[in-house]
Amino acid sequence: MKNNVVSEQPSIESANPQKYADLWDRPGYLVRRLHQIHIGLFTQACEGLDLTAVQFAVLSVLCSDAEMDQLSISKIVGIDRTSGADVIKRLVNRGLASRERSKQDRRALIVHITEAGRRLVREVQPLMEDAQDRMVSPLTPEEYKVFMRALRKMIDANNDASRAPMSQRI
Amino acid sequence: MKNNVVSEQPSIESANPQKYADLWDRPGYLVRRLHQIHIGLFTQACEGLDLTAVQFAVLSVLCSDAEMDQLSISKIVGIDRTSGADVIKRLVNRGLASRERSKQDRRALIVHITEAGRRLVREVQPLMEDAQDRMVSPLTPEEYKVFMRALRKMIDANNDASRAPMSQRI
DNA sequence: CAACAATGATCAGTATACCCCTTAATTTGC
DNA sequence: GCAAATTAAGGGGTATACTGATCATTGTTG
Repeated sequence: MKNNVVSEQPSIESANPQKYADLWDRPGYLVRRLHQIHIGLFTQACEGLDLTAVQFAVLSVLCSDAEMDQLSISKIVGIDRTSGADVIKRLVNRGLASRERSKQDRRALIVHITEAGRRLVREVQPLMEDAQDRMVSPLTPEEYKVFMRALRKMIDANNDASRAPMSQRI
Repeated sequence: MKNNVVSEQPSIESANPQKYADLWDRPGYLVRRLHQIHIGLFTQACEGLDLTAVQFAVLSVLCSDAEMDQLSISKIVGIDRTSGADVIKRLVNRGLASRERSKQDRRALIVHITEAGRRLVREVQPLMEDAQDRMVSPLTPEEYKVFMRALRKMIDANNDASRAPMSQRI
């Protein structure tokens, strides 16, 4: 299977009936694989710390110290509202974050990062960078540039295709 | 929102302390997000058919009619063996696939696609292609080429990073 | 050939990631 | 000002995706 892994592909425009015939020709499939690989690299890098990539993303966002409820955080991180609530609940249970009712809007739960959470973020930051670096290490600088631009273009154009559209930068 | 989403990025090599500071600068996050978007596009395209992208991938592989057990299928599709067994069980329950003990190796379960499964694959194939096309539609042909090559390079180089301490190849 | 290692499957458990529905609080429209 | 629509959470449910353990079968080796 690996012999033609990195091979020329038919053009997007081609009406080739064999388009996407092979799993390795399907961008969606490759994206899923690469996502799994990134999770694996991150988990490996954080061995023993019992922290997932999404949990770290939430903690990273919380570091900005903006007044945010669960829904805002979920939107920024780009996950579903209920997934976000689950993640935050685990962070709170581990003492990495805290929650309290907003006084302006008594429906909303405002989330804050704790000192323990901040310490963990500082510890994990370089490990996260290692995982990112390792994933993109096979790329040339030029390929990296195009790859990142392509990701942003696709996400931007299809942002509302899933329930959890990723919102503005933090 | 769109103003600086697609912007110039610092080089891979730079020792910039702000590297990966923003979620939109982290390739791992963008890959996770794009994966979710692809799932969303596929689900949308298959509205009412109650079939997930991974289930379709497994059925696609089964269409080759090779004699495969659950583990081989999981490896080809790139999922964990337990996830694979779960997916296959659902396919069998829906009458899209069938399982039987191998006579050569009585531990192994050989999986076959049924006629109903084949019909569903034929029906879903163009919908899957639509979802793929829609995802990559913002890319120029050149960007698409580089994007696919980059994905394959990264997956190829880190292929054993996803299921960390398992047997894999040794 | 018997100890041993490796393999395929399964089960139990955790974490995302989504769905639908409900409840409670707030905002909007008339 | 009040009914209607919207919004933030939460509960219940499903599907991936993985870890770790166990069990049965097969392969290997001393």
